[in-house]
Amino acid sequence: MVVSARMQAQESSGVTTRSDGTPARVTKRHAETRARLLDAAFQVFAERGFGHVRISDVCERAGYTRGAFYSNFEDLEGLFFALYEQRAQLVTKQVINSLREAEGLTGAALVERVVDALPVDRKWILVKTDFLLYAARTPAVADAFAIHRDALLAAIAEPLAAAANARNLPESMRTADGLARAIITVHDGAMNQLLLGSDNDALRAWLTDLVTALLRPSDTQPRHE
Amino acid sequence: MVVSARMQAQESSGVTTRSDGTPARVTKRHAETRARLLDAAFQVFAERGFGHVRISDVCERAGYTRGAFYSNFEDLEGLFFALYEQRAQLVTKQVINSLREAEGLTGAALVERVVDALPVDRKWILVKTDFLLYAARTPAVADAFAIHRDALLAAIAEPLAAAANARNLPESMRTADGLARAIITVHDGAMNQLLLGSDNDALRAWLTDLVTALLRPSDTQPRHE
DNA sequence: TGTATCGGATACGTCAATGTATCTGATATA
DNA sequence: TATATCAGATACATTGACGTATCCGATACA
Repeated sequence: MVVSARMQAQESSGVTTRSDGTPARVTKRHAETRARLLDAAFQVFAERGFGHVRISDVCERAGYTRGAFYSNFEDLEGLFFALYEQRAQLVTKQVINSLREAEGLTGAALVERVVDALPVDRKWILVKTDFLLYAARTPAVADAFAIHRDALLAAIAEPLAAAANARNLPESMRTADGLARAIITVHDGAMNQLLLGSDNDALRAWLTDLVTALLRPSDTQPRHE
Repeated sequence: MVVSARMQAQESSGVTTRSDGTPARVTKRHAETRARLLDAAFQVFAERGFGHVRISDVCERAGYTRGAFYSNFEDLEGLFFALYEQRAQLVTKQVINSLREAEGLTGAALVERVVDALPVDRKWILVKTDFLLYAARTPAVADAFAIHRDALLAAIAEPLAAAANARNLPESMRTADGLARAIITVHDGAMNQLLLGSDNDALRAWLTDLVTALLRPSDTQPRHE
């Protein structure tokens, strides 16, 4: 896969054009099987992991032959990239949605709201971690990863605006962005434990405790310089 | 690889015995090439990732042919497992060593000591994360992972004994183990950022801030029930 | 120093996954 | 409804990684 090309095109079979330049005709069935392939890929990648998945695995799961795959994607990397893009955007939208009307909250209610907004989904973490490793080894992919991370960060930062600067936190955490970054960091770390057997509820409780500890009031007065 | 068998044997070519049961003779050269293969594997796995590594990749890097590999390991999984075991034990020893005489410390000095003790090594994180995913999909391997994690946790918990319970932290963090777990969680999360380009120094600073925020004094008196 | 045994190299057969080339059935437009 | 075009199925050749079987040089012990 040529990443830079994909970064622009976003989809290997996006808008096909015929010889004279007019947009192609058939598109409905194509989009349908593409979606089915992506759904199947999500399952299979979560189960086996990138690098242990064969193209035929995805196709069989989706109920197609490899012909369908090659008609929709260039190679496995292309499918994996598209899959991540799709799910990451989905997650971001959900988080934004969950926090849409959380701006006034404070204290425990704020913590709960933020923690509830974050996804705790083992399959997604499996795929995301796999993609993280892929990105760590492929600078161009790392950029795509960073974009989604920043979008998530911005969504989380918004309701934290009031909470920032009101505690004796280290300098790097005295802004909404800093706090959001801290929460994401803590969330990422907690997800490691989800991969090793902790159940969702226990993990959420732990995550709540961690964020609570970060946001708890302190013994010094808020400084105003 | 049969994991359960490996869990006991630890090494595929550990102590070979000849027909009459007496221990085999030649062992020096064998151990040497085994070590070289493991070192090469560390590099190659960090570069390409498990699932994208061929047996021949490791052998070429180590300066051997595949014959040497099959004389030392059963398959790639076996090598990967042995590699993780080796490096994880190394890391644990280093952490234990670093924290050997940290028991009396408090406040910023304690934070600094603990953070300095934790490894911030991109290659190791790459391999470890890969292994985490492997463990997440293979219960028996998850056990091995948990063992090392617990050893690390115990090492970190020791100097935190005094710090626990003296702050208005959530219940789950009012023990040395709870605090240690929180620090490990935060460390894990911060390492994600190391994979995406943050440099070591910046990451250490961030990690220090996070641990500082967790351990900072609070506005309520320590409870004693 | 001789020699039995082992470690690592070489050579081979096997197989699974890939990518392409071609075909057929489906579908959008005229 | 007719047909041009496209999506997906089928068939094929290629590749490359694997595991084994065998060989040769090295090394520990008598």
